[in-house]
Amino acid sequence: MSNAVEIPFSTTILVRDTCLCLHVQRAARALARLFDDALRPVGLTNGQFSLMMSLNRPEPPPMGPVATLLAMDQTTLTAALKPLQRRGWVNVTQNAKDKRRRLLSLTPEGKAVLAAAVPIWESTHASLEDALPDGDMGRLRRDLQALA
Amino acid sequence: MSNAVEIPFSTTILVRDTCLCLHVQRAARALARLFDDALRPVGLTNGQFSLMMSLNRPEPPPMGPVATLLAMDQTTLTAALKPLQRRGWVNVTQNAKDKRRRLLSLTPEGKAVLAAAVPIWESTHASLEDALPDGDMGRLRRDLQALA
DNA sequence: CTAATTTCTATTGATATCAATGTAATTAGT
DNA sequence: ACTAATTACATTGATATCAATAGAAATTAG
Repeated sequence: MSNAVEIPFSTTILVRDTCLCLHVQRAARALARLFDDALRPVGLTNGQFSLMMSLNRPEPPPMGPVATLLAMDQTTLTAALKPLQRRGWVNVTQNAKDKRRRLLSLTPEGKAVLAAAVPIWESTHASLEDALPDGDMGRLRRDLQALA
Repeated sequence: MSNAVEIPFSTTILVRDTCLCLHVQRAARALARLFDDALRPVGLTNGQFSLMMSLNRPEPPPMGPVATLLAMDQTTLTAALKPLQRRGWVNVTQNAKDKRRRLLSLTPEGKAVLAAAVPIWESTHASLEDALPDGDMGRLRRDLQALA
């Protein structure tokens, strides 16, 4: 027989107030909503914007490095590409030199959508800087980078 | 006819390096994996741990305030509760005084699972503090809170 | 005291996320 | 060259996330 287990309420308060994972997930959801709302007129989510922006390179990258850059699982990237391919914004082609690799590139339509999104990103991000104490933005980014 | 649109590569670099939303999503994914891995032995994800911990209260809370605390959509909370109910770790009952409301509470089994998870959380979180420069943890939390 | 409004939650459909697993292509070891 | 190990990616199944919508219960306006 197992005794009844009681976690002290003080432990709950401690976790609630100090858990960095919780705080980051909370902020991630809030920021996702903020950018999703702002980008909705051009038909992009925050994640799609970041992904497509990371594909705007002189040379089309393969999937692995893109997944690493975004700190996401490779299978997540595979799934995330599908709606973008379906809309004709991203092309996925095979690398002739190494047939395991896929090369990811933006279509002209994809570039147009992304270009329309840039000013939205700029204004949204600017409003975000106002929400943080002066100078915290840079340090915040460095701290976040230390976690990823 | 539409001209070809070219977003300067420098813009891509700027967004990649400065976008707070991207940085937070990256950190959120990395921390989620870290805690998911650590909590796997007790059968919890980071989100389930945070949710269940937020239910460890003297009085069972309704859904609205819990969703607000976690900064998540109410429909997300409804979905997140389902696997926990199915496993018999969380009870969802009706409030007799206001039949619209559901009261969320942990079962004894749920409390036992949560109790087993607490030491895992403690050690994982401690290792996390080592990854950050001294004193950054508190300020990081405050900055994140300003965003949510 | 009824009707309109507000509050609280559930359902549906789409995308996001990851673990586990499988497969094809390349590389390394012999 | 042949086999073993590695690399790069896809598929499946489960959970997470939110918008849009709908429903029921409670509150408020009149």
